Amino acid sequence: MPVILSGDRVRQVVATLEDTYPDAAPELDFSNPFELVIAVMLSAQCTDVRVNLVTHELFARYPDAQSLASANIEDVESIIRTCGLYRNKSRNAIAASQMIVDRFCGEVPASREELQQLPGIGRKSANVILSCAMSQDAIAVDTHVYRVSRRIGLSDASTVLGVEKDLMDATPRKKWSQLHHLLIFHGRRCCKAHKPQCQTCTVAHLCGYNASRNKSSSAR
DNA sequence: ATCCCGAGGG
DNA sequence: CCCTCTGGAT
Repeated sequence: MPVILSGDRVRQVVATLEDTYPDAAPELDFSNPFELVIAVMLSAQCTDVRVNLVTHELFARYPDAQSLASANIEDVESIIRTCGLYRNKSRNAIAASQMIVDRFCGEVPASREELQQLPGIGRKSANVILSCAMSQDAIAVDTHVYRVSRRIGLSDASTVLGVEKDLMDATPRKKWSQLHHLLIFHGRRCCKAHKPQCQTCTVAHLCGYNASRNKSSSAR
């Protein structure tokens, strides 16, 4: 039985998480749109620490879309090899750069629809780019945001789009980006997929998921 | 073993 | 909905 929080309780959850994670911020810290496009693309199934390492080397050699567009794919592969899925990522990074150059006149497009035309950029990555490098308000729903939102009752939707909409409806536009990072931090540090740390969770008292876990564990 | 702030394709 | 692509960290 899902628990949908009222506006007041949403604010309470956000305020509590804000207090819990005062340093919540994107770990992929690129304000240059092109760099963020590539960094986000590389981040699938890979830690951000590693993305920061390989992008440092990658951008030293290919600083912009023009140079990466004409890069040798084997060179790109050798640079990003250690972050997994490297064949797809290399092909996509080059193809996306080429598309930026000859379809978008060398500028990273600033709409979600256009960003999603870039190979390797889906809805989640497009929203990250918009909110972190384009000063646009968007909520990127990744696996953490999805899982945490459903557990603590910010949404009972069963699709990424549904959760995204519920979060946008429940939160003032100017707080979307912050909410996104708070939920990711909470999902990584506490509200984990398999062993959630409900004992130390600062919003457990607001959380129906925690209540149902307590009930089922004390019942056996 | 299991998980990483996914995307594309069937 | 499902599956596959990948190496590294824990």
